Amino acid sequence: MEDRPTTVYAILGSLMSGPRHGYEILRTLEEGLGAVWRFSASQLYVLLKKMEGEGLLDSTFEVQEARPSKRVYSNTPAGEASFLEWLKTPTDHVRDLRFEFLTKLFFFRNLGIAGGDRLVAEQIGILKEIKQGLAAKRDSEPEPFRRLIYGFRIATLTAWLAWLEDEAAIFGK
Amino acid sequence: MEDRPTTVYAILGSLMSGPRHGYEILRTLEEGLGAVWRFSASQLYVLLKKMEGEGLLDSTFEVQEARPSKRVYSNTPAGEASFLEWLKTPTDHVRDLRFEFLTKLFFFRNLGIAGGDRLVAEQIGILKEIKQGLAAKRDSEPEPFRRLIYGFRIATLTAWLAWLEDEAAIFGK
DNA sequence: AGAATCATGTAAGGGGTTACATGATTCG
DNA sequence: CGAATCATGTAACCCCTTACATGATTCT
Repeated sequence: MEDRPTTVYAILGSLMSGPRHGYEILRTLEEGLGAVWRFSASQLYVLLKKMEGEGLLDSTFEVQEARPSKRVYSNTPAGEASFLEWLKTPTDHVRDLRFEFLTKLFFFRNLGIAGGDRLVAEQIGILKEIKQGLAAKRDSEPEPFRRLIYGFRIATLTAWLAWLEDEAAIFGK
Repeated sequence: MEDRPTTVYAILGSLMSGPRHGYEILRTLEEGLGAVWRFSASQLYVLLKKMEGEGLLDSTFEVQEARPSKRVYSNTPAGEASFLEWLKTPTDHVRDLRFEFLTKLFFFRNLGIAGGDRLVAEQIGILKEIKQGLAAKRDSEPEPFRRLIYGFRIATLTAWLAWLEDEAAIFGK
């Protein structure tokens, strides 16, 4: 799977329910995911062009009288496949978990796609493995500062695991 | 206070104990902070030049026979002041906490500077405030996905607060 | 009349990564 | 002898943010 920025998948996800023009995509994403991140309008238009160049999107240009023209985008089959593959894959980079994982959960529910509970379960498995690895490293680490860092990471992972097993598991169903 | 990237302060911090050339700075930082982040050598040299241009660093060029020449850097008074101000200020952007706060703690201990415990206490105060704000927002949020996001953030902050009050408080003394 | 919303873009710059380039010394 | 270490840089991208630019419509 190609590793594109999460914004790209968010755009693909917003087009899974039908064609939209840039401003509409922005509205949709801000309404649904505004609490997770901010989208810049200018960056969005840049990305849309780039994604079309990469074959993820198609576009048609609609000229309107008395209103500015709109460029309407839709997913290509490649774009759709790319989105669905991304959607069902848990995140293995811990730093991206917040953005990526919450965005995936959002689309599972928003698009009515089955398998959200499986994603949650797999994500739990991955985090547990990482946590165990860190715990082992901390136990054999004599240097206090490095122990402190491991402690920080382990504390973070513990909290996220509890959140996943508790709140996210319910949401993912 | 100017808001420079954390790498800049890490470099200033590594020069607080005396002049060093680029490669030495890299070694020092990787040894002490390698568990927190990675430094790219090429980026370091770019940064050093930029920082000198901004008046944070001075440099002298040492020509050596039979070895490559070295450019030896040291903090200017402005650089030192900038570092010390950064060091004693808690982080108010939650996403940067891991990098920034752990780096600050490292330098408190590494340079034998007093006030680490105060920084920990102030950081605890800030996170508690943020957490209370989020808890209030979640309580008045009807939308399940937004509640889930707030839950995630609150869980993260709770874990970090416990870590601060427990492990970091001891380390900061 | 002015502010907010609809609608789309360009340009500049910041900060980071990866790849590439060079060349000496020291260690196994 | 070859690999690791010492030592410094350039160039090309990537993604993001901010600022700037334009212009119509609708709401207050």
